[in-house]
Parts: sequence; C-alpha cells; structure tokens
Amino acid sequence: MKLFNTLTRKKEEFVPITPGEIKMYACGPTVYNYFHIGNARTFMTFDAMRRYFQYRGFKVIFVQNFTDIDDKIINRAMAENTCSCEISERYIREYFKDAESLGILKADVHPKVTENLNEIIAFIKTLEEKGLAYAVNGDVYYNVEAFEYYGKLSKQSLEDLQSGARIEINDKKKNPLDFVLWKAAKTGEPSWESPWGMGRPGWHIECSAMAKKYLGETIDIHGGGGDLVFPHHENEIAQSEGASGKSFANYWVHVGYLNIDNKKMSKSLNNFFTVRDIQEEYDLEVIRFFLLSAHYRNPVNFSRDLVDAAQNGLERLYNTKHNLKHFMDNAEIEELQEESEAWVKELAGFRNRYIEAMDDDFNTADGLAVVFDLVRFVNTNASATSSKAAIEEALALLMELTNVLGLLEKEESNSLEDEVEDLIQERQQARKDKNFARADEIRDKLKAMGIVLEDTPQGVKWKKI
RNA sequence: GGCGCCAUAGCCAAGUGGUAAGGCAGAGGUCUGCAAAACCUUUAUUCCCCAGUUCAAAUCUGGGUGGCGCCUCCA
Repeated sequence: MKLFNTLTRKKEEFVPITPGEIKMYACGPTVYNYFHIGNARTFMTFDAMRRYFQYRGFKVIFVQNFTDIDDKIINRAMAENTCSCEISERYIREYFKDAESLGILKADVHPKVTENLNEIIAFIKTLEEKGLAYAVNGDVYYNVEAFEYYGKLSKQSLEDLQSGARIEINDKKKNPLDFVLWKAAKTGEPSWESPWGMGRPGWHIECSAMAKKYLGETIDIHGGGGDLVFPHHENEIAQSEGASGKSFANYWVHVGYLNIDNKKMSKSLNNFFTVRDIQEEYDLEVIRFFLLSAHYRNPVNFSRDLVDAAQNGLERLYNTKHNLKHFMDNAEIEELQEESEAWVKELAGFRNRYIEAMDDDFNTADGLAVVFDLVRFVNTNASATSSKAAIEEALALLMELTNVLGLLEKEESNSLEDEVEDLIQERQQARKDKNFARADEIRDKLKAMGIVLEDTPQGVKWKKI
C-alpha cells in the first residue's frame, strides 16, 4: 500500500509501526459553529481511509479531537451571553448529527481539550524543562530556535518564514515565530490552574498532548486539512519531537481544499456552505460520493451543477443495487448454473482492480471507476434468469466495494402504504385492459407522490425518490 | 520575497515513459403500449504553449502562459 507523505512529498510504501495495526490521528473541528463542507471533506476522507484500512485487514485506532476551548468559542459564548461550555457542547452534538448524515463513523476516541488539561500542562512542563519553552508573565511560548528541525514539514527555513511573517509584534516573544503554549487568563474567560498561573492552553499543544495520551509518542498517520501544514502541524512536530526526541508521525496526510469558484472555502472569506445548508437540498450521501470522485489531495470545486451530476452518478449505483435485489427476489433458479458460473468467476477481477487502485495512495476516483465497470458488467450479465446464488455474489461484491467508502449503505423501506399498493394494482389491471390513459394517469400521480414505477418482465418495480 | 500545488473532451475526473479509465450531459439505436431502468453505438489522432531528452512523452527536463494555496484564525 502506498501513501503520499507530506514530510517527504513523495508516495511511500506504507509500513505501520506494529504490523497489522494503524494508529491514526486527525485534527478535528473547533466547535463554535456547524462545520462547513470544506471541513466535511477532511473528516469524510479520514473516515473513508479508516474504513479502507480496516477492509485491508488492519486494526485501526483512530483519534479525532474536538477543540472545545478557543477564542472563537469564547467570543460566541459572550455574544450569546452564555458559557463557552454550552457553545462547545452544542456544536459537538451538532457535529455528530452532521457527521452521521455524511456517513462518517465515530472515531475510537474523540478527546476534548477541557478533559485533558493535566496532560497538556505536563507536556508544557516537559518542554520547559528541555529548554524548548519559556514563560513570560503567565504566558508560555515555544522557542522555535531551540528546535533544530523547525520547518521540516513545511520545507521552510526559519529565515524564510520570518521574512514573510505577517504576525503582530509581540515583545514577549524571543522570535516572532514562537507560538503560545499557554495563555495567561484574561478576566471573564474560562481558565485553569497551572504552574504559570491561571490560564488556558494554546491551540497547537492540545494535539501533541492528546495524540501522545491516546496513541503514544510515535503514531503511524497524522492528518488534517492542507491548511494545517503550517503552522499547526509544524508546531505539533516541534512540540512532540522536541519533547520525546522521537519521530511523532511517520506519515503526514493532508487533504486538498474544497473551493468555491476556484477559491478556497474558508471561514475567513465567508464563502462557505455548512453541511446543514446543503442538507436542505441534497441527501448528504451525494456529497460524499461527489467528494470521493476526486483524489483526496486534489482541490475540488463545489457547485450545484457538479453536485447534480454526482447525484445522477450515485443514482446509477443505487439502480444497480435495486435491480440486483429485484432479480434476487424473482430468481427461479437457486443454485449456481453453468451460464452464471462463467461470469461469476470474473467478479473477483473487479475486486482486484479496485484494491490495486485504492492501495495506490487511496485513489478513490480510480476505485469508483472500477465500481462503475463492475456495474456495467453486472447489468449486462445478471438478469432474472440468472441463478439466485450468482446474483447474490454480484450484489455482495457491489456492496463490499461501495460500503468500504461509506456508500450505498442506506436500506430503503420495502413497504408501501395500502393506498399506493391499491393504485399499483389498479394500474396493472388498467394495463391488462389496455386502458393506458388510466395507467399513465396513475403512474403520474404516484410520481407526484415521490414513487417511480418501472414495468419489468417480473412485474412492477418501484422506488422512492 | 520564500515554499508549494494545479492545467486532460461540453462539464467533472483518473492516468506520471509504451501509444488517452470512469462518471455526468448530448446524439442515435435496442427493449417497452408509452415510459423508466438497462444495454449497444457515438463525443479528445490528443492531454495550456514552446523547446529539449528518448526508439517512444499527457507523463521526464528547461522556459513561458494562466489559475490557486501556505507563510495570519481556518479542515
């Protein structure tokens, strides 16, 4: 299996620390609002990667944090005249709702900053003892000049970074690039006791502390959105490797941006759509499919037209699933027969091609292309006259390859209201009587109710839209 | 100024040295009472431009052009 590593800017053969096991950490959201679909892309990508690793037989331990103490949360709390805990708790709840709609499974651990203060403080103390951090009036800063590898992830030297620095002058810092590990409390803000006085942690330290607590000093994969490379992940490396003297993460994985009109969707540009917004118009599985149809490292543009196209593509997949189920329900031959045996043998080839594509740096676009090839193959070969065993195998493979990506998991209800059943019956009779006007009338009526009818040699097939 | 990414059909998008996957949309056809779904055929002698390396380049090298990102909170 190959994975692109930001640290080396190359695709590398993936070798876990412990054979068969993957320790994975992804930076989660700061919970002060619903998350936008740019965030969604990152969360969904790591969810899909995790599922794929599991599919390939790895035991995966996946940690994704919540940043539940931060300026933005505090500001929002003040604006709403409430405590920051109320804001963060609310948006953590909302995170899980949106995540579920997107088919994102819960991580093994979702640690919160506020529940890991001891670990964070201990971590900062270690850095201080090692001469990598210094306290000034209740603040504690990381001394970037004391860490010789600072810049190794972003491939920038300290000098280069400084020349382009746009950060504000702060006389407390020895170097403008020094970043805060602990902030002295301001009045009215939540704060915790520490050796440096009351205060709260800086943003970067939390991930170092929590990754260490839940996964150990060296982890296999650390990921996040591309905008975290610098400074967040660079700072995490400085903290974690400075403290342990060991490699922090062997593979750094970064997800490309989601763009609007070719511009990065970001909170600061205010050009974002929240997942909540989109959900009003689309089933979020469409978004998942849309995002998966491009390689995770490439930028993706977001527009209604593109999502509409994705919706049609996903529908093709669902149609095949439903057609196969329909055939299965109507199959007359149970056991595998010679005619089916021939094409069932070819099925495994699609799995192999799929794995080959996905093993190459998680190429979901290529993987989905294989799924579509399978769909054509199955649509061509499987029919109601195939044996049930054969159709079952085809359906199982389709489900296997799509479920890995979190697609086609929805099971639709197979019951209809009596009124609808009656109408379908009436239409069948009308068709028998060649009263096509009445038949079409009923079909239109049902369509208006969201039920689409298909006449097949095995009877009427319907689906809800 | 430093570091980096991207450019493939009407649209989206794989492919990173061996002669252009897949999806959407469009056109024609098969099936159907008509549809729907599905299937078949069709849509890039060519991969932003120029030069070079090579038996061979969308893929490698150099130079352009255009777009984007990080260096400030952001997934």
